[in-house]
Amino acid sequence: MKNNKLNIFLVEDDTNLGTILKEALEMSDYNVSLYKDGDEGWNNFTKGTFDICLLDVMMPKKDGFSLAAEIRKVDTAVPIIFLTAKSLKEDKIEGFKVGADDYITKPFSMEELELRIEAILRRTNKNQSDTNEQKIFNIGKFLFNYDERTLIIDGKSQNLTTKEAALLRLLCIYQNNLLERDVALKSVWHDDNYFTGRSMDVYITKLRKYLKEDEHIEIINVHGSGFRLMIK
Amino acid sequence: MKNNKLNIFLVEDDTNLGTILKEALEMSDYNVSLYKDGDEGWNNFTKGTFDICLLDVMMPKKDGFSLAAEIRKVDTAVPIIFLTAKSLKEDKIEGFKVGADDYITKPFSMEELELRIEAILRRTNKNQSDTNEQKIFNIGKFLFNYDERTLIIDGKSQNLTTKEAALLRLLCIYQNNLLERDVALKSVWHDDNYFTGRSMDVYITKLRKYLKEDEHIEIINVHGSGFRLMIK
DNA sequence: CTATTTTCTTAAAATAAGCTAAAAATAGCG
DNA sequence: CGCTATTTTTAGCTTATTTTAAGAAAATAG
Repeated sequence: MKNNKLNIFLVEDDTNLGTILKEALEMSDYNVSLYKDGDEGWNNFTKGTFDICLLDVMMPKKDGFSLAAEIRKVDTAVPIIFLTAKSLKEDKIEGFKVGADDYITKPFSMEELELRIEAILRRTNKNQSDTNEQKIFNIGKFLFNYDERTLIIDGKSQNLTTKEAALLRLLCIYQNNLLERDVALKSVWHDDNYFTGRSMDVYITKLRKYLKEDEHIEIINVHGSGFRLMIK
Repeated sequence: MKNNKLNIFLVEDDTNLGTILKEALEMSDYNVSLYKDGDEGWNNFTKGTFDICLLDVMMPKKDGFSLAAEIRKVDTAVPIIFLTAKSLKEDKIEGFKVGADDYITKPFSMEELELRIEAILRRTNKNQSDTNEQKIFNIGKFLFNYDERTLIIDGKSQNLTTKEAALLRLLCIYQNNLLERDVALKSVWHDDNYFTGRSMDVYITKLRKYLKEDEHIEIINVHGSGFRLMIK
């Protein structure tokens, strides 16, 4: 985390295999965070910043595909490699559907795994410039530029803070659909607890204040679930 | 056009690129209509119904921005993605000003393009999956908008809560027919027990209060079975 | 006709969200 | 380093939504 090593997010329920992988990858100069099931993984994913995810498919609590789907809700870019015992075709298809970047069937050699990790990192680092994250959004009369953190209406430009922009971006991505509280909290605050929840409510108020200049735009609350950016 | 595939309106003057894009998108199960310049595009836009537009910016006859502006005059909703060789900032801003939904700079990978298409379709609800969900209902003198959670009568608008709207929507779908208690409970409360049952009764009372402004509308109880929204 | 179940209605309780202001944390600068 | 401006979090009070409770009314079975 503190140094310039690349961070690997590893979730593997087989403790022996998990530890061996962790140690071997650390020998190859990666930082490795190991979690023993999908739930534990999901609870820690947003707490750190990871360069690549290695997920076992078959795990108790939350399988690898479900975990990958959750990760994709808050991070559409981080590369994901599945580790699996089976080589079933349907499993592969399922894996790629939830956004996998590669797939490796057990048993595999450390050399093979590392080659794939390197290949993916090479690919994603090279393309770091053009990620698939949308940066500019049209919301009703507004033009919202996430990168520049500006919200422009009728030529008037309002500067947004980092958190305001991050939350608004999420609402835009989910526009007209429900943005669940936990998704927003994990994505923007990297933590889901009482206080970050209160904080988010404050930011919702701020965004509503900005957005009220266009009466066709509304942030609707869905009690107990989350918010919806409605564009009428 | 004939099937349930989504229709892509593609305007690209580079014939090679255009054909490759068309074929690749068709492989991914979209219908693609390809036009070779802005004029040809504009002449055909109104002839069909399109779910998304992919417009090259630099084209002979009529550039992408002008074409987008013309499209926006007759269709304020259809998503537009610009394809451009330049990554000039002013160009992007110009594009978003005329109402673009996204922007992609050449060269781009098919994967990237498809991700953006999917992201936009997801948020505009044009997903193949949820197209048969009715959102606006006429109930007697009322106009009920489920998405906006509004119930309008004689210009007066009543805001509904999430649960009120969900229950009313179900009653509308079953209008003049029996909506069974367990169906409603499972759909709105995701659970069918004594307490959710009592809660539903409370909501029925609330809805009756709203709906009594039109005497031709009535929620009738069918003892032991459920409710019926009667429109006389 | 009576006992039992189901529904209706109102009110109270519990939880979630909204809003404002102040405190705390952070970043930028001389 | 210390000061200031900005951003974010925390706190407290208000409002909204949903659930629970309780008693009366209606429907039904026997």
